[in-house]
Amino acid sequence: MSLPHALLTSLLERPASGYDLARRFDASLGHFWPASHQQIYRELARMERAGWVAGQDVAGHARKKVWSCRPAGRAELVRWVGQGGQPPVVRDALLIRLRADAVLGPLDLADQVRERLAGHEATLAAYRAIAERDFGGPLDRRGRLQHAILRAGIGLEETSAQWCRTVLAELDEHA
Amino acid sequence: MSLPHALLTSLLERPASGYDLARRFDASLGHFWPASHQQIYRELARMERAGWVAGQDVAGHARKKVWSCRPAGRAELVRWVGQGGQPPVVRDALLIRLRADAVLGPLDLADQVRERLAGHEATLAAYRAIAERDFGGPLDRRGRLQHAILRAGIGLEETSAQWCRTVLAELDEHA
DNA sequence: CAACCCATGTAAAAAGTTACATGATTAA
DNA sequence: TTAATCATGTAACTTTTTACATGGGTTG
Repeated sequence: MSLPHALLTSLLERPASGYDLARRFDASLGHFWPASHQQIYRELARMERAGWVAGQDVAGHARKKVWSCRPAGRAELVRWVGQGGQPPVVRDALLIRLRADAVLGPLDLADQVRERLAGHEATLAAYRAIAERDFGGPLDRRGRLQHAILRAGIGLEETSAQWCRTVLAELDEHA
Repeated sequence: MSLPHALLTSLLERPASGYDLARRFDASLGHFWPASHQQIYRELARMERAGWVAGQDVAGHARKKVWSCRPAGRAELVRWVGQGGQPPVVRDALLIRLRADAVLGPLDLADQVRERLAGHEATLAAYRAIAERDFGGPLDRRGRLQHAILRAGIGLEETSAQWCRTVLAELDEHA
């Protein structure tokens, strides 16, 4: 499981409340490791018990707590980064649908593929906007690596979008 | 959840025992929807209760059963293919590791990236062998669609491999 | 007769999703 | 003052992973 390590990374970049983390995940890191606020709060509580993070109450706010990474959390993150792991599994139901369509006869999947294509194009536009805004100028090591992560997303979206187009051609041509 | 539908699709292509399905998933469909034998057996039991599949004992084998898709299963598959769904989430821990490396300082990730690259290249070679063997000649609709599914895998592996190379260049250059 | 593949399961743990719930703060 | 957003949680459920377990058939 990597959610705690994604959270530790984000907290090292800048301390934040659970709510902030949830929004941060929606906006950036979460493109690569989505997490709901429920997961985040549960994980923060676990990490506090483990001594990896500490929460500081915020003056003037009844419930808000700002979390930061403690030395033990940093050590755990270093350990985890070093240990390696398997490439991710991707389970795409659309591919199963296509295969089912292949065996059952035409089932009108073009609209679903078009919808998927639109999603890839939208995500791609968002990634490119971030790339231009945050990584347009000269970069230090940290910036270059963060840019590389974004490029992974851009590459996959481009490839998926292009694949959708070939499938649409296939489906339209022999409709 | 799509595992039952992946199984129905596979059984429509050709009836099989749970064991056969597990091996079939290891070899082909499972690249796009991995499933362990435990999942498969449990799902077959559920689908039998639902009336979607029927198991036929095999003469001369104590335990072996061959499953096939019943009309209700076929109807369910048609329904599910039509209903659409979200694009898959991909959670790649290597990207989190890279981002942690970016904030913690160099943590020697090049070997992990190389390992990942080797994996992509191996998978790519396997996919290309299948493409040549099964989809080298003229194809009917079914073949064309199955080929399209394989091309999705090929495209993603190519893109991922290429990305690994750029990251290695980045990591080596500024080691 | 031993090793290996065939064939099927149970059990427990881990991870993620969905639904429900509540109160505080801020801006119109 | 009311609506939106901030902020935090609990509970139940589904799915996936990992470990354990067992016995039949085949081949050297």
